[in-house]
Amino acid sequence: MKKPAIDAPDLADPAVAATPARKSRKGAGPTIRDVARMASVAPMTASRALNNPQAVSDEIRQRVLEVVERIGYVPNMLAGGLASKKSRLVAAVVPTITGSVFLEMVQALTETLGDAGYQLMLGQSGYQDSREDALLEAIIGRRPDGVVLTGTMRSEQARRKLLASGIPVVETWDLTPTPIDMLVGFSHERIGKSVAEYLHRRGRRRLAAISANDDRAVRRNKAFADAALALQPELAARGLEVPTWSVPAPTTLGSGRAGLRELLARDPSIDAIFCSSDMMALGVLLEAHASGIRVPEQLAVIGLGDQSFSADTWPPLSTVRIDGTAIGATAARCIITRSEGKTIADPVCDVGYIIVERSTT
Amino acid sequence: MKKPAIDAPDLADPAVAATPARKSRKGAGPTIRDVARMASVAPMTASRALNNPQAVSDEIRQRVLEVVERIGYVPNMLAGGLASKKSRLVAAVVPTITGSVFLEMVQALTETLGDAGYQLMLGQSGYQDSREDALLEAIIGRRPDGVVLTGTMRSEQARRKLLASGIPVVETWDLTPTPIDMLVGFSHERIGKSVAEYLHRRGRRRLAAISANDDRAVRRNKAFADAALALQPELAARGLEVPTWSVPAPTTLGSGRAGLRELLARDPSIDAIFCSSDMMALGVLLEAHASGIRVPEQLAVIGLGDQSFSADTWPPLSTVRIDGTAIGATAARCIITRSEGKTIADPVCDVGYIIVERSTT
DNA sequence: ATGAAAGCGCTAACAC
DNA sequence: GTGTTAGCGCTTTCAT
Repeated sequence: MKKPAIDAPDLADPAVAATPARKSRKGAGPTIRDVARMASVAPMTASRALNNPQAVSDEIRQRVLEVVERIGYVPNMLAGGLASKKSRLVAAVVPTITGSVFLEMVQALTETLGDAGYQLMLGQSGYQDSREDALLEAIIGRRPDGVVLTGTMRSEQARRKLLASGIPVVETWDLTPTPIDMLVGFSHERIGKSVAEYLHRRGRRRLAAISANDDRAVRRNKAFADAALALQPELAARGLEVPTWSVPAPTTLGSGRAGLRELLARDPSIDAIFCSSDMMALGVLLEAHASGIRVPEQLAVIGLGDQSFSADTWPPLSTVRIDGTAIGATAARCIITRSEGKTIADPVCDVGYIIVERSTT
Repeated sequence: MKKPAIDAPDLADPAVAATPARKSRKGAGPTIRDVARMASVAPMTASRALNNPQAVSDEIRQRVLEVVERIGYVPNMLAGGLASKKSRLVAAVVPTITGSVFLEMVQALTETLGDAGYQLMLGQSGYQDSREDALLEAIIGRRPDGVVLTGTMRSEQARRKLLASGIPVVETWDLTPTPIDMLVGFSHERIGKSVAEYLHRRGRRRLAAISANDDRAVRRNKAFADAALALQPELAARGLEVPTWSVPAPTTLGSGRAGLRELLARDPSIDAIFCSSDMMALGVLLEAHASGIRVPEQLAVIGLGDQSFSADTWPPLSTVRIDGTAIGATAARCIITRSEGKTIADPVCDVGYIIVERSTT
């Protein structure tokens, strides 16, 4: 079964290394066999020189690297991934990239992964479930070394497929009770409660909320409203509820402005508003300026996300800080660790949140 | 050389199709051979049923699809890409994802590509050149069907490597005189000139600019300043220049606020400011409110980008609209067309820009 | 319309 | 340390 010697006759002899390629291939670039031939080593040795340098002698390593540099060889990761079953690719799914709440996380992901030699594949699920299945199929097809989900997969079938694929999964931006695999997030319920308590402590007595209508925002808001009513039983006794204005995701500055108008029309006594994004909170601020409402004297405003602009609004915006960078970096590290075959000590990581008190409350 | 019959003896006989796999492979999922065996066809036929449905009989197609569905087979695109030399992966490089100016484009890219069965790989070059080479190496290694660049590759070596790789390249967000391959953008010089002329036409006589310090913004600004001085030779005669405040990218709301303070301190007679991003323009607006400067009466403000919030600021922000969605969608289509082997009629596409007049000018 | 053979470019596993 | 062998899972090509 041994190949006839004519096929690779002189690999061991540097002097005769210039064996012509079997056939000048398509248009593509050089392969590792070209490198090997020109460095007078076996392809496997060239591969080692690149991927596991300390496993070859200094002299050979140098020879190989010199050739690589000279002919501009770039390893084909498709082939490498197929052979080694490591694609060095990580997929991330965000509801949408506009709206910017997840940008910090995506940025941290690209960077942390990039530094470790992995690349990020980005997918947008949209806020409706329809695209999720197709997207997941495309992702699994690439055999990524990991998948980072924002929230969780809503489709039960998608969750099963993902689990069955055996790909490490990190769900983020939430603390789901039944994670698919790993989890890096925080509790939306606790945020809602904390914000209500905080505003109450600051003397506010008529709380309201402007919120996106996605699942996480809804849960946050419910906790917010529940806590507010618990703190002021008299409101509940009078049959009052916590006024809430709900907008379809993604949230915008415009929806913040509209929300304030709407809420005030419904109940002029509102003295504090919790917005489900800083951009909406900024909208509330602008609408307040535009209609002569003083912040924070007449109205307290608190956002969510601590975006890069939030400290610089006028007045500086109080907000709930979520460390997107930490989420992204942690998620990336979880996947890198896992794909190196190690196990994660604790598959659940609560990154928490901080209420950042500035001048709007 | 023909393989002994024992290796795949009964493919043609449906009744004996349950030949055990040669060896229960790793942990991975089913392969096309599993599908083929279970549908009693050759692997190649199963492949055709999936990728070229009209090439197989209805009956076989149905049998194959049924098996695929039942066992949850997801084709391995690494293997497919290796064999077919089409990865169905497109890489995009943006300076940074935060700052959101490029988000619309990235969104349009993911969507347009996704609809055509391609995925987007996202890379951030940062605003300094250092990471560019490493990033490019990682990109080429994946043998993407196309690369979308924001601006161009600054490193000459990187440009050469990219060209040599033969991968279709679309440079965007600019109109460089010597494109690597294809180009979808607009002229920064023309924008600078147009804005100066527009502000002058609106009666403004002391123009200033706040701008990022990246190459494109600098060129835009130079054209802006040149045009302003050309329109008012008397300024030049008095030795005056167009006051400019330059900030490191990415631009923020805070840099807009600081910029206004700085410029006004330098020259209180400034009556119009051109900002290199809407976020900075919003900062200028806020700073103006905070210090009692009336917009547009005392100060005109115009931004760049027409972000989703821009129409809802107070007052609504005038801006230069750049159609990021069009850029992304066009770039995606260029690459898809190219990777289908067709040629692009015109490799250069100027998407232009529009000055959106709202209330701040 | 369907199938068999032969790789795509790389690396795991095992020799030496 | 270094080389050889045998695939990874798919598709191209050519035969039927």
